[in-house]
Order: sequence, then C-alpha cells, then structure tokens
Amino acid sequence: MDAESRKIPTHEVTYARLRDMILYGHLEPGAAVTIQGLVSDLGAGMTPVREAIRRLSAEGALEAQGNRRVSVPKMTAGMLDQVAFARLTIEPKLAEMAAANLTPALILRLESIDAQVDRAIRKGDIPAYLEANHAFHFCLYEASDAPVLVDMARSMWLRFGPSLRVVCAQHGADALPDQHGQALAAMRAGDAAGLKAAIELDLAQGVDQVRLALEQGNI
Amino acid sequence: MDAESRKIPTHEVTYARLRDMILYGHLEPGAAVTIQGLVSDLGAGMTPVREAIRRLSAEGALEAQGNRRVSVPKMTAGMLDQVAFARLTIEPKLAEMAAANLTPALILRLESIDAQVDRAIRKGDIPAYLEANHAFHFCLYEASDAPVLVDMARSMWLRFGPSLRVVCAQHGADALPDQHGQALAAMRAGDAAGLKAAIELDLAQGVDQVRLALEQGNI
DNA sequence: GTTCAAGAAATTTGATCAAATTATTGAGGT
DNA sequence: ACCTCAATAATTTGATCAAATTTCTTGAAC
Repeated sequence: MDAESRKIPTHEVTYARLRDMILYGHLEPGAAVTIQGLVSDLGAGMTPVREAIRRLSAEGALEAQGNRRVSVPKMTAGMLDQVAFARLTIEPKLAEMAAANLTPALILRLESIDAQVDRAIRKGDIPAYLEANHAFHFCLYEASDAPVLVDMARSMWLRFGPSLRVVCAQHGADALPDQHGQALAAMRAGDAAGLKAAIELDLAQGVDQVRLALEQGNI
Repeated sequence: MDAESRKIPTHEVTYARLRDMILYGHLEPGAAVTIQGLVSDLGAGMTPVREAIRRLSAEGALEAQGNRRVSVPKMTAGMLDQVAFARLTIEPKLAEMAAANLTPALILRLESIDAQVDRAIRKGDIPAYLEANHAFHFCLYEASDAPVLVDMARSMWLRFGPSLRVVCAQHGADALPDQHGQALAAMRAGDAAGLKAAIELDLAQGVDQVRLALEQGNI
C-alpha cells in the first residue's frame, strides 16, 4: 500500500508467492491448484492468479491436465533422470562461469547465507533450509552473468522443489547435503574447477536422495 | 467453430499463434509486443492475449522491459553463447534418446518432412523452411519420451527463432544448413551415435551462421 | 524573433475486476 | 448402465482505473 509496494504489480507479487509455495514445498506433489482457491487464499483478483498459474505452467512448475485442471506435478523416475541430467549439465557450468566474476564481497555474502543454511539444519527447520539453500545456489549462479542458463536452472529447481521437500520431511533436515563448505573453500582459493566439482557433488547428493525415496515409493 | 475447435480454448490458440509468429520470424528482434495490438490483430480478447504473453515471457520468447512493455529480445553475443551451449547439450542428447524409440513409420514421417525442407529451400520459401525444419527436429525429439528436455529445447528455439529468420533473409534460403540427410541415414542404420553427431553438426552450423551475422552487426 | 527546454495535457497502453458464459464432474434417477 | 441435471470451476468479455509515453504549449534565454 506504500509508495514502494504500489509500484510492483499484483500479478508479479502473486506469481512470486505461488512460485515460493511450490519451491519451498508448501504444495505437495499431486496437489490440485485452482484459480478460485488461490483467489481466496492469496486475496488477489482472478486475472493476476490466472497469469501466475500460466507462467508457472510454462516454467514446468505446474502441470495442465488437459481438462482445465492444474496441479503440482508428481515426480516420476523418467522426469527425475531428465531433471538430473539438465541440472548436472547447467549448474556446474554456471558455478564455473560465476567463479570468474567472484568478488570478496560476494564470497562474504555467500558465507553468510551458508551460515543460515547451517542454522536451519541444526534447528531442523526445513522451510528455512530450503529457502537458504536456494538462496545460496542462485546467489552464486547469478554472478555468472548468464541469465538464459540461470532461467533454465530456475525451471529445474521448480520441478525439483516439491519432491525435495517430501524427502526432507521424511529424513529430517540433518540428513541433508551441505557441500557448501567445499564450494566456499574453492571460491576463496579462486579454484573454478574445484567449485564446479563441489557444486556437482552437492547436486548429485540431492538427486540421489530423491531417487532413493522415489524407488521406495515414498513420493 | 466445429466441435473440434470448440474444445480447444481461446488462450491456447492465441498462445500457439503468437508463439509461431515468434518462432517463424514474423516478428523481428526488438519489435514491441502490445496487448492491444494483438487483441486487434488476432481478434482475441484481452485475457487470452495477456496469458499468451506471460507464457511466452516465461519461456524466454519475449522480454519484459521493466516499464510494463514487452518486446522480442534482440540477440547478443552473450545470449548466443548460452543458447548455443544449452542447445548443443540438450538436443544431441534428445536425438540419441530418440534413436532408441525410432520405428520405420516414424523414419518415414521424418523423411517426408525433410522432403518439405528441401522443397522450401529450392523455392527459397523461408517461412516454409523454418516451419519444416522445426517440425523435423521436434518430430525427432518428441520420440525421445523426455518431455522435460523437449520443453527446454523448445525454449531455446524460441530464443533463437527471430535471429535465424533475419539471417535467412540476408543469405537466402539455399545457404542454409541441411544436415538432415546424414541424420536420416544414421536413423535407417540404427546408429544412435551417428544420429547424435549429425544433429550436433546441424545445430553448430545454424549457430555459426547467426554468430557470423551478429559479429558483422547484421542483427 | 527564434530556439530550446520544462512542464502539463492528451493519448496510448497496461492492470485489475466483476459479471456472463461455458465446460466438466458427480450425483441421482430411469 | 446410461442419461439428465445441478453444482462447481474455468473461460471470456467488457468496463474501469492507473501508469507511461508522447505531444503540445509556454516561457525564458540568446
């Protein structure tokens, strides 16, 4: 309602809110997403909600079921393979590119975010962990100056988020991967290849957790 | 207006039409895309048009300029590098995966599409070439049974399309890459690696054409 | 008297909402 | 088992409001 918030349009806010609900696991895989439901839940009008749903469908975060229904996609083995391939191709590349642009200030910022990740793990606060972990990765990726590839990574995280949340809820937060220490050490040393490898390992661990849960039918 | 077309909602049709306009180069890089303009050009309502624009923005086919305006993005050297990296990673992989699922009927279909490509090149019909070339690639890719990766490829083509059109208009259609013969031969031989290599070469040639034009300031 | 610039009006375009229309689903009756 | 009908939700339109850009005007300086 301020001068600040007045400038940013409702459909952007609505998009961001729905996106975060998906990304941080507030919506379970398979959950139905209805326009009317969001209109009352988010207190927004119909048009902004429609647009948010369309955008997120285009990004793969939501799935149109043909008959006018939309839902959070359920992860399948095939989808996981594809997402894993894309993530393991794109994200290490982004980390490597980011390495060339890292400044001491940025490394400091990443260390502070990693501290938040640790704190969330110690407290077992899963939403906080998911949010901080996401922030760590994308703070790094955005330094790559490669917005096209960052967009692709974002899309993959949106497809991955809901399942990761389910896995976290099962295993507890302390079984979670935190390869960030390795990554930070490589950053400080200016070791691009080492950073790339650390990120690669971090991703692979997350993917393996989800794959395991999937094979056991827990998702 | 039939029972057929009645089932498919206006916003889908509108999306498809606008997408094709971008993909087949009917909109130049940098062109402004206005809601009201499309409302009158496409004869659709405001909401369907808005949704089409949002979807295509989310896919990277359109670019929001901050001040409520939307336009077709202009290709830059940095963007081209990113798109090239993604395409050369994803699309050969899709071709390789598709190789495992190819049937004689599908190969026949691809041969027929390739004949359309050749015909368009001989006639110098650039829109027809772009459309047939697109159809060839995605007919193949869809056989991969990897919808997530196909979505990513689609997004890359949307970013690439407008620039390719400009290059075609400059060089004429006969300077265009057609590595499809190689690809089809590999398909008939059941040679997945050969197919992958042929597609890789085809993409690389297209990327090089655009890069050249970009360096010469022709885009 | 001409030119340039600042500011205000007008026009264009985007954002949002509310109402009317249409499709789908599921229940109840034949 | 099939058909009909009611309920629910999505689609679409048109109206209204807000923002941004362009154009026009006005005033000052040269």
